[in-house]
Amino acid sequence: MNKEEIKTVLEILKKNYPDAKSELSFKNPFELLIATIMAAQSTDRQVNIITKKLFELYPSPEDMVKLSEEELGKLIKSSGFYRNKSKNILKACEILLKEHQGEVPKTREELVKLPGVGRKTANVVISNVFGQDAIAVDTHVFRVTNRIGIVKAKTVEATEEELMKKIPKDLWSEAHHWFILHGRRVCKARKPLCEICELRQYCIYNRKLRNES
DNA sequence: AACTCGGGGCA
DNA sequence: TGCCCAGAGTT
Repeated sequence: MNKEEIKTVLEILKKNYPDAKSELSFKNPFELLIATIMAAQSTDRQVNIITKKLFELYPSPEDMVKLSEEELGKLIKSSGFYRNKSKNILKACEILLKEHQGEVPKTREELVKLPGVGRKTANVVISNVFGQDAIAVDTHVFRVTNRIGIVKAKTVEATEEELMKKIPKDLWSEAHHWFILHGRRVCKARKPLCEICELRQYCIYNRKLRNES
């Protein structure tokens, strides 16, 4: 897909998802880290509801480590996978205190060492609160961008690199949410709704479908 | 590569 | 009701 087509695709997405932005607008690194760990296989909205209360009561790793797994699990239950997450979050808090003076590390290499933190979560943190160049690629971003043909990549890492080259930097954050929303509502994993998709005429995947029929 | 974790969203 | 999932870790 050439530059002009990508530009057109991004314009269509912008038009269709005008208010696409994360509900997790934490500027505090610790809060963003914990909220993002919780966001795995959950929704920003759900995590936003939980964390409002949670961070009032436990605003720092010092406060949060005082919780037991059971107590934290209860508080974050509605984000799903709460046993894993509460265990990981408490362990991560311990590591922050022991090895990082209670601060959130600023590199992806250090972040992914924390339990519950993978490449996607690390990228969210370094790009949103540490001003580093990174695009968080989740399952939707990976599927949609590859399916449409904005990128051709076999791995998440390669997808990140290509996206950073092909999407203007000032659109990275918005585009992330465009792809997610489009992936959920239209460009679904199992049965994509190509017949109602406004990207149809630019989409590599749909071109193949049309050629086959 | 295939599994597990889980309550919530949505048809 | 039943299906699917805004990741990460383990085997």
